[in-house]
Amino acid sequence: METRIERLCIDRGLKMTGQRRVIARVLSDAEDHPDVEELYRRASALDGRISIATVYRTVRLLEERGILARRDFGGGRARYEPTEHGTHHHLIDIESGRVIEFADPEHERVITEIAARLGFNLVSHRLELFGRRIDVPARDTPAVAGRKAAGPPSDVSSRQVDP
Amino acid sequence: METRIERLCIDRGLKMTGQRRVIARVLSDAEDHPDVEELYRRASALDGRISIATVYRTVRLLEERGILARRDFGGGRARYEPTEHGTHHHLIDIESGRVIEFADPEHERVITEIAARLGFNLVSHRLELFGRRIDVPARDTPAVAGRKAAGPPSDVSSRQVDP
DNA sequence: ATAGGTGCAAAGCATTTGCCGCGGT
DNA sequence: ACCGCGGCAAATGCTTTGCACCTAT
Repeated sequence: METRIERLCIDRGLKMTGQRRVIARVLSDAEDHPDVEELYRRASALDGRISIATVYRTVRLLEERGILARRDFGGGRARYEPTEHGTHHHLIDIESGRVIEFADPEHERVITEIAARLGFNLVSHRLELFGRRIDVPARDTPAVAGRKAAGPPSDVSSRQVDP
Repeated sequence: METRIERLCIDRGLKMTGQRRVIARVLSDAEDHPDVEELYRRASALDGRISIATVYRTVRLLEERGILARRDFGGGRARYEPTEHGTHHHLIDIESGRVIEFADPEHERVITEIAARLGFNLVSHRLELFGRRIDVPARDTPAVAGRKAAGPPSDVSSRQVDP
């Protein structure tokens, strides 16, 4: 079946080779922010005749075509994510390394204003928060996926990721 | 004369060698965010018998000691600045590569709230704005940031910098 | 057919490190 | 004197590339 990323590649007239199809699938399925090494691992599991050089060339190409966004969360390797889900930023749990995505309109407004005051049109920006989970008293239920931070309902939308 | 950075080094009990004194001076004088190569260039101009390995070792040491902060504005090389002037962020002029510093209390408030809503205590954060000067009609366009490191990311106080 | 993609290994870069003589304290 | 420091070059770790072959279009 044709993946979302593959569709985008075809739309942009990219030659669809076997390797690219596999990488497109891996990217379409990814719920996290894998680095090249990890993409290579996942792609290899599906096909085996893909070289890491191709993964590098492909993510680079897709980034240039606006299909992928490169991120740098520290640690020396670039990480990638599809550019579909609207503007959002990342909060990194400094204890587990987990990455949580969020978007916040007020923040967008504030930085746009800051740029304007300084005499600039905001072209892009980068925001990363590093935090520590507020201690939730341990309970008999292990912290599995899907815990929702308690707190007032807000306009902060978030998506959980990264194992 | 004893520079500000040298003072900090002495206070923390670091052995003050000739090379470190020179590097401390260069850092104390810097109004911008030089990378290691640039620090090496400036230091060499003052002394000549400093190796780039020493510059690397020194900035690393000073960063561990909290005297310097490492920044990544894209372009693949780390840049450094003394950690004295309070919390601030950077706006990078995507056409000239110039870096403008600013601080904004409202922004601080917003991100603190975001973290809280997600159930985290904010430990640190990173914010970089990439913008284009308003008004100034585009002429030649010397692009700056190369590969590596994903491009983006009142009482706005700002400080100018970087040639 | 042919422009472009792929693998492999080598090259590139920024940064780190081993070894060993040298210099602060 | 002692231990850390600095120089040099080799080593790293991630990423890019040259070359020769292969394949979508």
